[in-house]
Amino acid sequence: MKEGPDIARVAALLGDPARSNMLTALMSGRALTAAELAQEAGVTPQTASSHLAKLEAGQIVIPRKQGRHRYFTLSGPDIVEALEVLMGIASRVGHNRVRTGPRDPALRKARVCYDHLAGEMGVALFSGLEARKLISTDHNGVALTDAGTDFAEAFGINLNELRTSRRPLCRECLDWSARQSHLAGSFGAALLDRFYDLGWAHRNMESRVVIFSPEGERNFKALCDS
Amino acid sequence: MKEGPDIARVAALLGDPARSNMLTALMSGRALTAAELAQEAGVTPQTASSHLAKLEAGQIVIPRKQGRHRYFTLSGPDIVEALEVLMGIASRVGHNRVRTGPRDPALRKARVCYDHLAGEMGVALFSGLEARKLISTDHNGVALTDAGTDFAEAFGINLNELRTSRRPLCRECLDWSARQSHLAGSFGAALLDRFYDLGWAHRNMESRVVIFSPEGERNFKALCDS
DNA sequence: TTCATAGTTCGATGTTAATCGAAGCATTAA
DNA sequence: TTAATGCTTCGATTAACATCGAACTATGAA
Repeated sequence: MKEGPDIARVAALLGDPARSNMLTALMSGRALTAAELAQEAGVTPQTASSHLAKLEAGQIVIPRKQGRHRYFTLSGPDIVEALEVLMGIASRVGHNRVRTGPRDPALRKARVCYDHLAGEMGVALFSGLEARKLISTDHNGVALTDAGTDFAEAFGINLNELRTSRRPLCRECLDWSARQSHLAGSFGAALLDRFYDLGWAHRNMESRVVIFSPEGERNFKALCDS
Repeated sequence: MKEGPDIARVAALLGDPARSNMLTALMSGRALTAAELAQEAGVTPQTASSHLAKLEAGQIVIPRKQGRHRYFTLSGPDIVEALEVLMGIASRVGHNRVRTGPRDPALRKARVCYDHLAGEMGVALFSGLEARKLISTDHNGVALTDAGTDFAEAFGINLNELRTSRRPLCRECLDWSARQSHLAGSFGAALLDRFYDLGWAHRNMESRVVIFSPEGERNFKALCDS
């Protein structure tokens, strides 16, 4: 046995698909509950609990108890750094886990990331809302501004209803295709729902692609630019 | 299955002790043969071959055939970066794999890191050379200054000979025990060789410890401080 | 109290993969 | 050619671990 830091032990902790999904979900800096992380990883709560125990023992994440929830955060910025470097390597060597057409242009343009909009249009939405000062970002995460609150109500989104859920209103989500942030959280999901309701877009079941109608895309652009 | 770069696949490749030993051995920038890597990892040639095939398939290392040897190198600087970040995390959270005297003072003071000096004296050498402006560090890495070139020649190091190798002259190497940089690269190796030749120090075979004689240590201190 | 939710522990199952002995190629030297 | 070296492939064994159903604990709500 050699001396030195045990790289393998840390890397092995990041080397399981379920755990790496959890950790990338935590990259936004927001604390997430065990159940949320289980859903992100696509495993049952029991399995997630086992993984989280390992990550906790390895000091990759730190838990914080609050009521009957356990919120997890990454144990430090070095973890984010590691994940980012590994992402870079993975995309350099072409290790993507996309099955259905990795270079599918429609997928890159607009797709569903669980329940919110991702892809180029997702990134455009995020930066558009930020430029219009409807959302603000700082080290705590993303938040809806006062102007953003007014906008949401005018756009037909019932914020009070969203606030009843434990889920955060706004969350940043790193976009793998554009390498920038797009908007997640219940507000992000509500926006996409509203796009559907207004007839701006509809989902292509069979895939994650979101298809915008011509006038829908015009309206969307106006929303981002104005 | 989620979209995005497959972190887990890359991390899993780094997450095996045998493989991580091989990869850290390659961090020096030197190409090593399969047999050498097997010895570094402490496994049989068959096992090493299996690991190297995996690393090659994952594009973590690239092989180069030469005669009846196969030389391996890391596939890019991003791999080194990843290993260094993981090293930092591992030592932060106290994951060390030291069995034989983790706090062996001699080992912490001065030891061989492949072919150059590491430990407290290695770090002192690095910061001493930097303070004397014999080496300079910036975001591109470490480089020998003009004054450093003069110093090297005066110290009895043939730089022209070193430059013929593909190996970088100066490289930073993160020291796990001191958590600071020490000097690697062919110049770092040449310096240690020169310490041996001058009788300042000798290696304790059996271990990685480097033992300085009293006057050798005095001279070394003068070299770092003046 | 009773009920529901969040999370964990236990136990069983199935899969993956690390390991090495033995044999097989490939290259070099005599 | 024969012999030796470097490395790989094959096959079998073993150990680790990810997964989930079922049961259990803890907190909060009615």
